[in-house]
Amino acid sequence: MMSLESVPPKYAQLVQTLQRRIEAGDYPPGTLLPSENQLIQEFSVSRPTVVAALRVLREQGWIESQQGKGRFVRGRPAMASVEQKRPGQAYLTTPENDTTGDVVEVGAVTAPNRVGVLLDVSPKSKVFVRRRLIVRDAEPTELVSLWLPLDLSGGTDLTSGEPLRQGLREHLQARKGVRFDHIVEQITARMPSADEARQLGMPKNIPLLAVFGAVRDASGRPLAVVEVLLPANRHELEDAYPIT
Amino acid sequence: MMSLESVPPKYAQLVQTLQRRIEAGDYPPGTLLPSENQLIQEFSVSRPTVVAALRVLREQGWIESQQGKGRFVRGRPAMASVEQKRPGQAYLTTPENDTTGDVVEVGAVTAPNRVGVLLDVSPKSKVFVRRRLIVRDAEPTELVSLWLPLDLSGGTDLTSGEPLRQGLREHLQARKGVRFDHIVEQITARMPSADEARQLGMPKNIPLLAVFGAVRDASGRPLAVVEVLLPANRHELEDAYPIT
DNA sequence: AGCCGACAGGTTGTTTTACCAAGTTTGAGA
DNA sequence: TCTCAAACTTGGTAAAACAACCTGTCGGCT
Repeated sequence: MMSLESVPPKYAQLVQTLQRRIEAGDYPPGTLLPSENQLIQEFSVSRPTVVAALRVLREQGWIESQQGKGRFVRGRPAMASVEQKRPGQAYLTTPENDTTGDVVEVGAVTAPNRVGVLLDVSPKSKVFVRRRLIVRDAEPTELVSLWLPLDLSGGTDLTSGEPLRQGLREHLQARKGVRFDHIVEQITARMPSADEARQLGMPKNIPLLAVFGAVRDASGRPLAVVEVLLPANRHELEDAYPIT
Repeated sequence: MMSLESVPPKYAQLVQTLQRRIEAGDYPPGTLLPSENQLIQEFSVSRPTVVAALRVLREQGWIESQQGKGRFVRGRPAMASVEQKRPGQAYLTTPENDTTGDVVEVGAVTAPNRVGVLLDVSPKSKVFVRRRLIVRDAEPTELVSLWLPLDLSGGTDLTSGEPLRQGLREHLQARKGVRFDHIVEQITARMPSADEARQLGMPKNIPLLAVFGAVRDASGRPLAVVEVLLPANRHELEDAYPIT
């Protein structure tokens, strides 16, 4: 008889144990990790299990291995401590209830130049747009626009001015059977229009960070475009990536 | 006797073969990949070898696996086709010979506020700065600044106004024994100063994209800061990332 | 004495064989 | 029609062997 609650596989347990020891200082950075044979003896597991655990640690950046010498401790990967604040991504998964804001525009318009290119539709054709003004701490902070091809906006709850209870990702995935895969992001800066400056409550003489996120499926077909407008005096974008 | 040129391991060869078949349309997206046993028979390898190859393909996004059903073809990951144009990264590896540009400032100055924070030095302390104006197609396009703590700038060739023959990364790694690991990037927008507008040959009424890249080692210790200033009318940043 | 090569013993990398567990589908039989 | 067992799939563990690589030591040679 097996226990009903699922236990994590052995190699995953080993990963956790070694991570804890590195963080606790038992294996200081720069030193050699115990060899495979030593780990096999200490934990009473087979070599493939040890190797699987060490492979995970290497791919996550905790250690680096050198054939013939051993595995060197690098320490907790600093990458992991930098939270990924990709703008635009949050608006695809978070239900609109979680952020306060008003829908300021909903309907079909002729696609702006850049949006048309990102959605891969013919120039001057109509697309669906849904624009929201995000409010934080009782102050307007971001202007978020969602563009969709017309064939993806039909039959959804997006055409109403009500906030969505579901995340946008689940909504489209359930209604239309499309699967979001990745985002191609373009970042530019420009001066705000008079309308934008008024809506965002910002001076007209400071620039705007404009983030365009083209949402695609695994084959690269564009599904949607998210535009996020951030007043540059109150927001900046942060990201982290390894050096290749 | 063995051949002297090293052959790639079997599982890597299998990865390449399957990638080519997916791209050629032999395994169309959405369909099931041949099962492990079928691949074992066709290629006359053992199961762990097949599993190792399929694991690589899954981690790279070519396929996705589902226990009990099989492995589904997703197609060439569109992520890979988007070239990663991380600003700042190029200036760390490319020799300065490859880009035309003049060194416009070299020396020790009091650290600007943001740079001091990123380098983790006490406020108002001195840091080394090396500023270059990049020229493309006979026009100034980018203003790149490199900040270093004083203890890292001593004994290097950076203090001269001559362009470096080596990449900055190799230069510091050889001279100082530090290892670049990752970059934490901040992106903001602001109006150019009169000096910057003049040097970049841009109008004073369009904004500037400012990218700050804090270079760190594996433990998170800051090693350098790269600032890239881009006129927003001529440049934008592009990036791609998967949806989690 | 000093230098250099061979060799032994350690390490990780790759491949094979074998078995069991867990999830899904299918079809035979009640 | 419904149930359930069999036959598929992928996921995980164990044991063994060989190859490639590094680092010492122990020679012999200059």
